Amino acid sequence: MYHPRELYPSLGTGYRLGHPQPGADSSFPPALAEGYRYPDLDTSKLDCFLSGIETAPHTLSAPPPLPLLPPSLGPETAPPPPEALHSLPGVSLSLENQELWKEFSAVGTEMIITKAGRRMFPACRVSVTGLDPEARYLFLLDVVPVDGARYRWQGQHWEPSGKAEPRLPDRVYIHPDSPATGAHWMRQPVSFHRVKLTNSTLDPHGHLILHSMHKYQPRIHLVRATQLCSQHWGGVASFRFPETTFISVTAYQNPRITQLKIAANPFAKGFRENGRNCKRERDARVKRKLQGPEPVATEACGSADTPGGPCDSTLGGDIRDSDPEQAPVPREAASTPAPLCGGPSAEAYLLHPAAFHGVPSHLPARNPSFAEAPDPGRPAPYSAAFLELQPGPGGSAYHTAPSVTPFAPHLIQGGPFPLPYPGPGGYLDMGSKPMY
DNA sequence: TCTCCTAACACTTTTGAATTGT
DNA sequence: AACAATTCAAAAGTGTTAGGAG
Repeated sequence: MYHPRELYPSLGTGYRLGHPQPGADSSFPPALAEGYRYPDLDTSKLDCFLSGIETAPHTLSAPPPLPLLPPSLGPETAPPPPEALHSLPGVSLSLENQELWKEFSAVGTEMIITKAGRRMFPACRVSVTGLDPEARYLFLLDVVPVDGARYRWQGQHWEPSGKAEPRLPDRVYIHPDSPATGAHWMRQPVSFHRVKLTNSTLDPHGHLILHSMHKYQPRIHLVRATQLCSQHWGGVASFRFPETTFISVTAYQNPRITQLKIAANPFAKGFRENGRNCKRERDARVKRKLQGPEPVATEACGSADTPGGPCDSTLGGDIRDSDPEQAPVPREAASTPAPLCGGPSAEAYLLHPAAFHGVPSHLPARNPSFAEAPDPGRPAPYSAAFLELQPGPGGSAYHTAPSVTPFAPHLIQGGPFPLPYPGPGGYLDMGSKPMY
């Protein structure tokens, strides 16, 4: 069976988004449809990657703008129901590890971002229903700022501390199984645990770039793919879950979050109370170091097999044993936009999903002077095809920031596309144990 | 002085190749 | 010979911490 990962093991999975053009409109008039085309794009270059996705493509109807994010989604506010942009009627998404997310959200989720890129924990893991089993879809994830503020930790709580930094180029992470059939996606939950966040604006690996001390929210997009590089696609559905809002940090600020992470993340097992890397044991090690060589390894911290935090229960079975009572989160009623000839392409959506959703006007404008990092190590054959996305709909803050540096459309997850996949077995690999 | 960031560290889990058994 | 199960080492993912930059 066709799969880009098999055909191109070195391909990347995340797609950098192109800058929009200034002057975006908040509606989405049919006249703008042409704006989503890329006159200078040699689409045939991409056909090798996503060709033959759907034999009978049909023109996408114009999707309505994504409802605006609330200005604040802190733990103190009651989370509104997930909202979705929809031109895929009947399709719904539910957050599989919702309870875990809620635990973190109640405290105020923080996500570490590092120069090298750090995974999200908890990761976004969703199950999808209502897809056409035969059709092919792309699963995407991006992270957008929630508001226009920078935050600081005040010992007990987070509070706004000035204006947000200028927005960075949007990047989208494409699930490595994409494109896959609806049956494939519905077979088991879809995990985005390999997504990495970075604070390096020159990140060459294609990780999602965030500012530290800012509030963000992940979004998941489902694109019915026809041909990625044509102007035809089969529709799009975008979802967000209020409990997945987080503040990006370079070091944890809230000790309660640290404890939750240690308790829930298997990789942090060593820091649990009974782990060999727990504080007590670390202190003891330091003491012994100062006093002299260690005679014998100690079991002071107890067995490592002692049951740990919530994440233990997700190891090797969380996906399969997902709680059946976690019914799909209700979403907004699917809208049926009027047909639109020459509508936006799947490619355009990949390049700039925000343009299809609209972006809250209170969000900071993208930094117009931001220069995209070159990718010295990856002069991919596609790198020459630089594109600029035409303005999207939806009162986007983008339109206030003129595009200076266009992005290569294939700069997926940084650097010219293609880039390495995270490796076999990721995400929907039935053969590997899901971590989260 | 304070806030934020970085890199090194020790620990854990994951992954895949090699080996062994059926 | 083919397949499955097991073993093992390397790679990758964790939070902690000391030190540095602004």
